Amino acid sequence: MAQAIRIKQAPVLKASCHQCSLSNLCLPLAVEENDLDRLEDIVQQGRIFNRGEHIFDQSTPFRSCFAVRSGAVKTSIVTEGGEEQVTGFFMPGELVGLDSMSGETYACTARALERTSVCEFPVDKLEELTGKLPDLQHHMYHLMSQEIQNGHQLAMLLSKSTAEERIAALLLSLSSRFQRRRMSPTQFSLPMARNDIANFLGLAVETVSRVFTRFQSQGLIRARGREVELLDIEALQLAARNGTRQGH
Amino acid sequence: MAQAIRIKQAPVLKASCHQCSLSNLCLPLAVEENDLDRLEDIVQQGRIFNRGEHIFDQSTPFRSCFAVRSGAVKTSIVTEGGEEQVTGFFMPGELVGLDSMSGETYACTARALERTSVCEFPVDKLEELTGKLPDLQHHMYHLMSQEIQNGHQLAMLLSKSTAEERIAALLLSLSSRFQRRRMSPTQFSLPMARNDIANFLGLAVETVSRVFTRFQSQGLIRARGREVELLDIEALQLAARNGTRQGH
DNA sequence: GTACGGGTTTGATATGAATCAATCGGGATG
DNA sequence: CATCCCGATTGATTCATATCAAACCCGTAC
Repeated sequence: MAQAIRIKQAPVLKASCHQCSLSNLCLPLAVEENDLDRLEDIVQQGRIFNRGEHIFDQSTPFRSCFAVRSGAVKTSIVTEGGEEQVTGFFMPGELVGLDSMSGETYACTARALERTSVCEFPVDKLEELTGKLPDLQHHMYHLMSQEIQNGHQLAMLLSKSTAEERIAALLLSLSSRFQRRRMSPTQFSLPMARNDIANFLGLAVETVSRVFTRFQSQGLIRARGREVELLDIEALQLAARNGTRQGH
Repeated sequence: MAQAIRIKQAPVLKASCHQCSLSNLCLPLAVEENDLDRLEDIVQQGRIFNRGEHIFDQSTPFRSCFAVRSGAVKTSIVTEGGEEQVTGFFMPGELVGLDSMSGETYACTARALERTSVCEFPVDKLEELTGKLPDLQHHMYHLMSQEIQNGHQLAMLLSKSTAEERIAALLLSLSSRFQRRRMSPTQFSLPMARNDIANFLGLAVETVSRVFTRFQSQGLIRARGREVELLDIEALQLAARNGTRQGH
């Protein structure tokens, strides 16, 4: 089924980085108009995944990075012990799989959180191309470095902050990512379940729920299920910084 | 003073990736014997930093990555709030500064934890060179990807684990990194203070101290100050996995 | 319509680690 | 040798959040 769709759509969407509305966020951002064709030559566009479907699986052979076109993706790792840790959420324009470029197999599993379309970049071809296009290479370094910083940011959040701070920070992060796409930064629907948020932020689901209602009663947000409205961004930013625990 | 040493030693150590004992861990790892000269052309070797000295500072112009030759380095970020978060420890053969390749300025501050010697790789030249040497480019991707994974690993540790697990995991990580350098994996001296460990792992200093003594009384380690001996690696590995909190 | 089930919320309790406070140890300094 | 100082340790108390348990909501199926 998904197979059928993919086959039908692939040729249609083939060469369209030129028209893609995300070209100013995604890999094309770094590429000259002239060289864009070369990027289009290696990319497979328009693969669709339904909610819950795996885009790739941890420990299977690493072949490609994926750019999110629409929808949302979550990545997670399972330990030897069988516990799962959500390592990230990826929104349109963002590149998934950079953490796997150091091994023969994917370092994590990527799942579609909702109906999601992605563009696939086979790494061998991508590496070849970045060797020829210095700007693209630079952009890859940029993206990977950014990802490292995201990790540090997350570590910081996890090691220093209270539940309220963590959730405030997540909401603000999502907000700014929606804004980059010219969507409302104050009103959006969360692509992930409370469970995913809890796991990602190192909290219990119950705690996430409680903080949401607390924020709501304080007038910071309005939330019904996954639908969220940020009512007082200032206060949220304050909440995201107000480290009560720790901090010598 | 350090300045004087640097100037004197630079010419002496100039072209010696060939002889460097860390060449199988560091950037030269990816480079053909023939091309090693080109790497040596761009590297500035032999810069020495005393304990506590800054190798680079957060928010200053980003120019170079640094490979640790001897000693140890800690990187940390300071938030707007002024709190510090230790983001990593770097041992000989490891590359510092990869998280800064996405901006014009260093994303963190790097300090020498003890008397430390580093090799400096100016990024502009490094990028130029990786454009010409596909293997080196691949290795850079590899290293950065590794760094992303380290981040995920840390996030996992911070979000899921108890104090004992975190410390066991850190000890084991250090152990294996010493082993890579053909040093004893069971007996070494910690390059960092308890304070740094606590900050890095998101714990209070007192907790770190308590866990050390608890491990000692359980016969897992022997520790006096920074001198540590791992007595029961098996048990430590178990302790690093035994997530008691969380984990559905 | 009613029944089911997953995700979410709310409540009561237990606990690991932070915090506060004091002591200890050991290297540097006079 | 005595003093100082800073990092490390130990103890007592507090607190945020995990955990356990139950109710709730809403879409889907029957």
